[in-house]
Amino acid sequence: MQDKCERVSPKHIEVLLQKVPDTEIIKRMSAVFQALQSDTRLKILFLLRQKEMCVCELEQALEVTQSAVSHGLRTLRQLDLVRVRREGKFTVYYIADEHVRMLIEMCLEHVEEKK
Amino acid sequence: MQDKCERVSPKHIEVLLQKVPDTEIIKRMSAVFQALQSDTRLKILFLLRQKEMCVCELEQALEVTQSAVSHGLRTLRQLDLVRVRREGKFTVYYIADEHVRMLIEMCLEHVEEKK
DNA sequence: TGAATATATGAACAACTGTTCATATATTAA
DNA sequence: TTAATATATGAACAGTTGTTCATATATTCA
Repeated sequence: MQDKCERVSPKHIEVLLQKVPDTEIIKRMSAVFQALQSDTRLKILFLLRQKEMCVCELEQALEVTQSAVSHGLRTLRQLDLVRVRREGKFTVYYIADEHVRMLIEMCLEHVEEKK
Repeated sequence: MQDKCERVSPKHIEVLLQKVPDTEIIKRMSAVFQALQSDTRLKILFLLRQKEMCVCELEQALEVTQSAVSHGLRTLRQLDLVRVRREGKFTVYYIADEHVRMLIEMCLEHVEEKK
């Protein structure tokens, strides 16, 4: 490749780049998508979408160890995709907000659209 | 952990599980989120969101090799997150549909909300 | 108190990912 | 044709991730 192809207008590219969020934001977005990229964590969200649940309920529903569920929940929690409430000896998790519901919904619609 | 904690109602869990999309769909969703999880690919989408662009324009805008851009675009293309059009010797890429725009928008709003 | 239950976390290892390098293919123009 | 430009792709390597295992912490109840 050359330095610049015929189509490139450095000035125009400059303008477009200004509208790309800065690195900090991009990093956080990719962390969020990263969290949504695991089968186990996605299934957790599909369950929590219906009803808040404690760790052992999730453990029963999914077929992974308690440790795996707990690690998964931590990842989701750290990105504020799920939130926590203590309830006696149980720790109840629930979907954080509407953005999270929409993210899942949009992605589901996207993949269901094809075939 | 025990086999079942006090909160667990196997019958209820069964019902909740029926509303979790099947493995095939979950796999495709996690592939989509996986594709959205890279800085480079996210930046590509933020650029394409403003205007369709050819590979060398993207290469100029981002600071990575042509190969990296091309690999990234392939990933996005395979999941139908971007689409392609030939234009003479150029290959023009553009955002596939509104789902993709919404996915990015929801995630951006989510991360901008915090601090 | 102590035992049982519920959850969290660090370590470790296999599996996966993104980038670059080298090279191949495709298109245009001379 | 040939040269130049534009894009795609396979290989390979460093870095990252998800799981399990072992163990620690927290809460309840006897």
